[in-house]
Amino acid sequence: MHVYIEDIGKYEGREVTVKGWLYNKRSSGKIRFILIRDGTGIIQSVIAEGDVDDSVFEVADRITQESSVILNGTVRKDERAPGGYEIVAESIEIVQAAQDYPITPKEHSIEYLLPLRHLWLRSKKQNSIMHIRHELIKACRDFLDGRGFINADTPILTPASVEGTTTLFPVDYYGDKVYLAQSGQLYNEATIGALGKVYCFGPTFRAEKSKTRRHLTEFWMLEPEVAFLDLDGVMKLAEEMILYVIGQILEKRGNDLKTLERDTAKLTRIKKPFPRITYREAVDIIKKKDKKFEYGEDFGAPHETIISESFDKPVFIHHYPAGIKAFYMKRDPKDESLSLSVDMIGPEGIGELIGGGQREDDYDILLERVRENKLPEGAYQWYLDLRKYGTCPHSGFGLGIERAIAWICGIKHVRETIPFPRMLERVYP
RNA sequence: UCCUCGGUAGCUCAAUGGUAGAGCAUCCGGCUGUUAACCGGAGGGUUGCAAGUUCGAGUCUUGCCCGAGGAGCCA
Repeated sequence: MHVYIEDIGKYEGREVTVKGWLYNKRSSGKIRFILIRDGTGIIQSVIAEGDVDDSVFEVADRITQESSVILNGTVRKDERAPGGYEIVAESIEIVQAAQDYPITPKEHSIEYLLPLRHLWLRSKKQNSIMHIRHELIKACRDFLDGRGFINADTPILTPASVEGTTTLFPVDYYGDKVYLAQSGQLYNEATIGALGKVYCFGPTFRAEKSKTRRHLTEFWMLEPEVAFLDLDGVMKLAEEMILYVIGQILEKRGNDLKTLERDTAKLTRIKKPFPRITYREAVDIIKKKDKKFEYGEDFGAPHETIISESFDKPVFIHHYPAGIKAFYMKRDPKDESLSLSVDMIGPEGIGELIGGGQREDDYDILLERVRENKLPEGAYQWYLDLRKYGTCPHSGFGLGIERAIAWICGIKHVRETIPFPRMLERVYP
């Protein structure tokens, strides 16, 4: 019976078939240990000369790293085996013999591994990262679905920039120029009018020439948007979602976090409430360490790190000066120079995980902002319409999936959190 | 776009301006409980490319190519 390795414990004493690839092998005289992986886990199989047909023993000698194999044998509990179980082999079939697999179980440089990403994904740590990515996305969706949100995805080919300033990837569209979406938010503001609570989840594209461990040119973003929700409400939503996601990953992917050597104490100690500080308070914290920083400037990566190191959990920074935030952010009625915006800065120097806020809901003010920012008024007509036909206070945020994964996994660079990273000057494989 | 660092065997790295080396991988041999197994042996090189200085360049100089880290911008 074909079984998956993650379930092997249920089959103790029984004969099973595993289908997978040779992870590694070791030998000692007349005994062979072969490690097989199938995507769900790794299992050791033991083959002793004399216990099996000579031809089986001979196959075990010939098998090479990453050859695809089908193995039959009996499951046995054994403390000496990694994982606690092993298979006493009865037969092995080599489906295809791999030759000179380029990634050995030794250390390799990132320069070497990135062009081999299609194979690198097979290795243990990368496998754990992908499992955590899957769980994180599932947890986000489960959280929102459980609160009655509707997944209403937004277009990737879009006629204009959301914020006008950021560099976009142009695409030829039957002779016209369209752009790859950098956010689904504006469309979310339309679908809340139809559905109330929505989210979109998909790839987004930024053509900036960013070359840091926090940037990809193609990355995934989860963007919830809610009608009749204010700034405080959106912070509460983001906080509860992050806590739910961490909880699910700790509960379901503990082994993967262990493989990644993640210090889970840094995750388990995160409880609500997350600190909520104003931009002005954040500036005061920064000025203690960076005398040159002036009120009104946007935070750079080193400034975000100063803030994140001042707390041991994610921190909300709200009420940024309107000038450094997007045109669609609602102004604070108590102080027109401030916006009802919020960023969530992750711990351990991971940077901005979430950006969001309350949106401008007044037609005349929004039109003024569009004109101030010299945006093409015609292209934004539908967006302005939303303020004409039953406008309401509304808020939302965007969560950068890869940064969230990097934080939870405790890895430095977002390029390892997506199966095939797209970076400045790297689109292979 | 700017700043910093790097490029030597399949991989990871050594090598005062003076014979190009080790570990791993591969191949051969040994070992009946291995845990990135171990032990012995063998093969393996246009030192990123081009020019220059020098009796002599992996090493020094200049230019170029490629990569990594960071900045700005952002999630």
